[in-house]
Amino acid sequence: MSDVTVTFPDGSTRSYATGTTAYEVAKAIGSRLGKAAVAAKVADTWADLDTPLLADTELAIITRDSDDGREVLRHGTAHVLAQAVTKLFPGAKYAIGPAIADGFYYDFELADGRTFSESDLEAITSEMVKIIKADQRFEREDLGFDAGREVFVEQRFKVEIIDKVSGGAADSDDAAEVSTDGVSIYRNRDADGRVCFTDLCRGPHVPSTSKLGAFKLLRVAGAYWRGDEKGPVLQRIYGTAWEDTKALEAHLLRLEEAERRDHRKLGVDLDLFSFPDEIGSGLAVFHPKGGVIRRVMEEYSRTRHAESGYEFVYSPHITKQDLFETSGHLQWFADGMFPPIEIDGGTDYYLKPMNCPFHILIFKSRSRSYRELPLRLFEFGTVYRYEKSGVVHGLTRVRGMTQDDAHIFTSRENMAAELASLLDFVLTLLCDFGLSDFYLELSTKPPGKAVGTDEEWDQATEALREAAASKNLDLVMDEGGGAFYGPKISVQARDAIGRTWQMSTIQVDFQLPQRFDIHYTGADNERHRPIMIHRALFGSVERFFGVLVEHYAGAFPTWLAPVQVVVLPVADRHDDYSHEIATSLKSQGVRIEVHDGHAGALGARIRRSKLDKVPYILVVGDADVENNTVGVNARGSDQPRRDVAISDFASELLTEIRTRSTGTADASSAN
RNA sequence: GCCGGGUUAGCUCAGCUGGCAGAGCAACGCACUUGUAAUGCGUAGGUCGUGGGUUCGAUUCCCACAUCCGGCUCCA
Repeated sequence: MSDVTVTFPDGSTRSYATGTTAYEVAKAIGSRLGKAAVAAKVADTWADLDTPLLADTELAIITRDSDDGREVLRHGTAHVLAQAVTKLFPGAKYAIGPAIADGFYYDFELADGRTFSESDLEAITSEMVKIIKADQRFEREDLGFDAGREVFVEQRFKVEIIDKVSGGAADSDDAAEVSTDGVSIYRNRDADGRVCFTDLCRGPHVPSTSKLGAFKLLRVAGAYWRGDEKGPVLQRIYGTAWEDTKALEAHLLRLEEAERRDHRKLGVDLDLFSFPDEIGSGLAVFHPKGGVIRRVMEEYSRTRHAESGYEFVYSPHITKQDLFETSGHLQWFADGMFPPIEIDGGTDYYLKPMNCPFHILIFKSRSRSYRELPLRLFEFGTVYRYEKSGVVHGLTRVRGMTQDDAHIFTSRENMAAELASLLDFVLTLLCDFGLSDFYLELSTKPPGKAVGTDEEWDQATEALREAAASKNLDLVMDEGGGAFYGPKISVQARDAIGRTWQMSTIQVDFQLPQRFDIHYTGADNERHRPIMIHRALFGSVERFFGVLVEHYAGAFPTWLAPVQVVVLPVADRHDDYSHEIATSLKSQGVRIEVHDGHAGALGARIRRSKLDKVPYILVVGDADVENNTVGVNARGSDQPRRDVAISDFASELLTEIRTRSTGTADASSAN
């Protein structure tokens, strides 16, 4: 018998008898590797462990604790879910069941229009556990398209997928299910050799269900078939699966942590903002404590913009219809706008969904010289967008929001330089708020929903790409995700627990300058068309606020905290001294409160301020009055400091505020 | 907008199959004057999201609407 030479990822090679399977190779290398193996990559292609090696090849064993391995486990668990559902809900049709970040889902259509409820998950879970214990083998078979249709004659979604792929219309979604030269299916066979479940699947799969197990079903949801709003609504079950129960538990703990940081919950607990039903969905009011944070955010932003050459403008919230006809909003963005307000049966007025047309009119109010460019017009502009009822979400998706919006009018020649310095500005501003881990997303022309020629779009897209490339950050493409008037770069920021949020957007626009026919006089005494750059750095103040709440888990750095210091007199006789401290620090701009004995026992007052996440609690008693000292109980430290000279505390505090230190921002100190 | 699940005091939640509503915390009052995460006692607070319907009787069952939550779609 001849041998095959196998090359491993580390470059080493070994010889095996022809026909040896990937699994046998893994076992031969070590019993631990054999146990951890869930699939293989043969010549860089995913493969099952029982794949025989018939020629010299590269081979990588995929282990259960790798990203690839977890994907295999999740996909396998999705199959088990589908088997359980088809058993418990006779007549159920199964559609697609991919692995996703941290988990998997599977979409079903139940007989007679039945739907899942959360209470079904328990029974489904028990059934899944049975299947896993039954140690069913996953068996692959490759079939022609027609044979595949025959296997799934009862499963209309599978047939639809096969039809679509066999017709050559494979898109990325389908690629997850089938290959292009036929289809592969996986059968689950129990110990008696009985076929329990068959699914259309590209694979690879674990050899048997007993390799699965650390999973949890999380929730049920409706989802459109193929994501098509007009298509049938399927019943989706989400779950998560991991290499072992320890990893599963850790993941569930992370979910709890995310829940604990939910800005909607913290907004109530910390008395920051609310969404009164009486006002309407997606319309927030900021309470005094939230108002402090927002004011400090806005003031700092204004300062930075002033330093960076922006000029401040103001514009109204409503405008006549014609303005949005000219801008193209009524043609391209009407779905996102509130219905018109009719005045005297004549002119319609609209709430503005964007600030750009107003800033253009300011540019247009008189003739402009090239010497004025780049002209940077900034406004905290409040806009209103009609968001569909199901999509409003806390402060991150609202119907009324304030953008830190600016429009930069610049020459074509200067555009690249302006974009580069703008990106710098964005990133440093976000860093000042404690976000420092970014990647960029480049959104291109939305097909069928855009104005302007392909050439103009290409030019604008290229300019953005160059600016992004110069920043040395990861750049992700978002094809077709641009606004109707131009492509955009979005800055995505990762927060303290690794979630990403869309923050700033920068958009290049050749269109609106044309539509409004704006121009400037160049050094050559000719008229030139300026380029517009739209940009919002917070995105919206509301969303940014919400993201900061979650990033800091409500424990804002001192410069942003609504109450920076609370002074607690031990007894009534320390009240005067407490107020002296407060008055003195207040005069230096510190947000400080005294909570005296009427607020309860000392322990209770400390607890109250801790729950409010106040950065510094000062406890003062006889010794402090005597020596001009304070006891400092800092947020996040478990040991209070005693006998700190008040002057020392004050200078440390003022420095921390002045430098906008985010030193107390780490996740563990958030309690 | 679509699918599913909710809506009981400021907050967190009890309230079995219909029979005129409860707790803890918070608020307020009194007492307590306290050295680093909950002092005690008392008081007040709800037309059970809104409007219809069924019923002798609805917080409870049905319908519509509002609103929230989890997703889908869409987005700053």
